[in-house]
Amino acid sequence: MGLNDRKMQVLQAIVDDYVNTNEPVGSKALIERHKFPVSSATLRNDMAELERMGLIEKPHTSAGRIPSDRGYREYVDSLMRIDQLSASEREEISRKIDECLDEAGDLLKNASSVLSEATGMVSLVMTPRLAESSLLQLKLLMIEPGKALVVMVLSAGVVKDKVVRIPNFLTPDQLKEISDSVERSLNGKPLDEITLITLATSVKETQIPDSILNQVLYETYTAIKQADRLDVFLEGEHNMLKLPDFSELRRAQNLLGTLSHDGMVAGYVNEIEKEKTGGDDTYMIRIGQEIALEGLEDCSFITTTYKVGDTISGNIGVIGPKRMDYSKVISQIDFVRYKINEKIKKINE
Amino acid sequence: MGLNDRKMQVLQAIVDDYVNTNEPVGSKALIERHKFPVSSATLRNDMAELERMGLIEKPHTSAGRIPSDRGYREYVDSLMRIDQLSASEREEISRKIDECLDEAGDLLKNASSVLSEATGMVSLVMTPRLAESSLLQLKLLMIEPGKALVVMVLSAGVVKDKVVRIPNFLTPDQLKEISDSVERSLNGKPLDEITLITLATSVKETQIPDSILNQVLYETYTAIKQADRLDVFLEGEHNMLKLPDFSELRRAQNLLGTLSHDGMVAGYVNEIEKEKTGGDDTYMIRIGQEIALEGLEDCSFITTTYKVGDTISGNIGVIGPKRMDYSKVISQIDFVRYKINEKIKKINE
DNA sequence: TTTGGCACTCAAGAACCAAGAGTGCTAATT
DNA sequence: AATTAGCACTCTTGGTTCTTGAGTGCCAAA
Repeated sequence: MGLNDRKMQVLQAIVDDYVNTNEPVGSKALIERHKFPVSSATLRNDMAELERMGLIEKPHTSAGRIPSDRGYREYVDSLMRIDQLSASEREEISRKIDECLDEAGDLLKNASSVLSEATGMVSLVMTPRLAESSLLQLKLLMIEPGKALVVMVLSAGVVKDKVVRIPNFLTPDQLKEISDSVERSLNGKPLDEITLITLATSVKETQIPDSILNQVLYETYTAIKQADRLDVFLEGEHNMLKLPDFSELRRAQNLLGTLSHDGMVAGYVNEIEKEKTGGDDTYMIRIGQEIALEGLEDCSFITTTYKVGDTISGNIGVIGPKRMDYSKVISQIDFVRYKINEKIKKINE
Repeated sequence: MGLNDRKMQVLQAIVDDYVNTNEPVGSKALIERHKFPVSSATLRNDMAELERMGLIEKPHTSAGRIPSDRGYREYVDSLMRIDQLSASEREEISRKIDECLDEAGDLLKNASSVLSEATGMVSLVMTPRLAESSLLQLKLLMIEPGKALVVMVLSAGVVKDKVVRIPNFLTPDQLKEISDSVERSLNGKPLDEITLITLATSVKETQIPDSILNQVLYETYTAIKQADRLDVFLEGEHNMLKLPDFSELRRAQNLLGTLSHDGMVAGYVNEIEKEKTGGDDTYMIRIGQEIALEGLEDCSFITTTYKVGDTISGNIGVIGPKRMDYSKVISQIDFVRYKINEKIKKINE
């Protein structure tokens, strides 16, 4: 059945209207708002057919129809047309993102705020998964006796560090010796291939006692492992309370309850990211029941990736009610993503 | 009027009952639940008097009484008795805090989660204000041509850093020269006394061209200024939706709307912290209208401080409905605060 | 100062009703 | 075979009315 099939036009009209008005749409309203060259009775027949196909449903007997999950799915897959943001919308977003400080952490958090504000829904930005990025530099820096700073430079210019404890009597020179030999042997290795054993073998030929060495290596190891920790910026939860879709307290409770576990959401994103088939700038769209997270049954979840350098990427997306303006939201995400990419590129030269 | 005044006992009973039941309490209920040796008519007279004093009020003519803001105030100031947490409650909190990683940022975030979970309300933990702490060490570390890491060690063992841009052709040796002379002259200075001018004068006698020097100094300066940035961990917003006090959507919206601006909340805490009269481990309690933040009119706000070293302190507290178990909440904050203090001490040796 | 008694108030819930939007189905029309 | 007009039927929504009961304030007596 083609796009020109009237039934599909009806579905599109129903989705559009329902997104706008948040009211089940009936045959009369459909005729009025869209210029279908047929009578309401005909549309009623079409709607009955669409219902039989599982694309729309009615909340109760004497109400209009609303799209089902599968209806939305059909809509985003075949019917929706994505158009550019208006100049003023782009301007607005640009301004807000540009006025933030030039640091990675801040940039992402700020971008998340901007996105949630622009969409009026919940935004999600995750720092890149660094497990596959490689270690370019590693330095151990004495801060005071017993305390050192591990500084790691990863591919794509990301810098991470952590304060660690070391034996009190270790001298800066000894520390430098360890640091240098570790760096030499780990140079270029992906983070997730570094193990405690890799580390141990890297410092074979020093004359520092094993027991001391081991403590330092262990601390270094934890620092490395911690470097690929994911940060999650989930912003705008309160926006959901303003939407009529969550005016029932129970729904709002469930939703915010799950969103408060940002680790859970991040884990879910990583999972669906693995199943992804398309390229990097395609969009993952999950609708209603398709989302395997309790409490998000009435939501849709749209994510995509932004790039840090050529190989590393993080995620950005939006969580909102199923009844959202998919096309608009996607172009908003897209523009914010574009701004992030641009800014990151500038930071890394 | 003393504590033994029956009217005060009545007030206490009303607060206790209202906190428990969330229902306006009437004279009959009062007689039943507390063994007042008088009749309900007498209590009615007392209650009328308490109302005239502005300590309680009725939602409408034919309902029982609820405490007014001033009533709660009287309660926390003179009537409330704080008792220890039970062993199992302490155990629970201890366990959850102990199982988190030993790093400052994580510790505080985790503590905030624990506190919000324990109280079932919103918890607030702020990183220490570092403006008054002093700079013990400052190092500029070459990462790659054009990029350096500024590492700062502050009093109380806090380490902060930031990646900055530097001129491409600057050599590690030149960088070290700048770094050393800056460190020498800033050593021991409180962060908030460091200005761009202080920095400029500190490197008078180098032979590096001024224009280059200025860029590096400026970047260093921004790094220093950014070091005293405040992080705010506001957790458990979703808990508020479960409380009957915020079952009206409007209230919940207002509340979460304001809480989403964590900067605003943090700013407010800093403000009231300045007005504080008592010692460090006293509690600031703000009730209802006393809180100068839109949307928190139905809340109470309890904060206190935790210590990092001898001079630096951060804030920890709870935001919940006015109708909260003040005594319990205070002991919960107190215990979490104690655990934080302890852990921080251990991290710093 | 305390108490019993009583009239009064008011929110909350139940029951009922009317209006209106929307449907499905049938029979006629193109 | 597709479309349409017409109509009976369903069900939500909102308004009105009534009842119930908890709670008060106040008066007069102890």
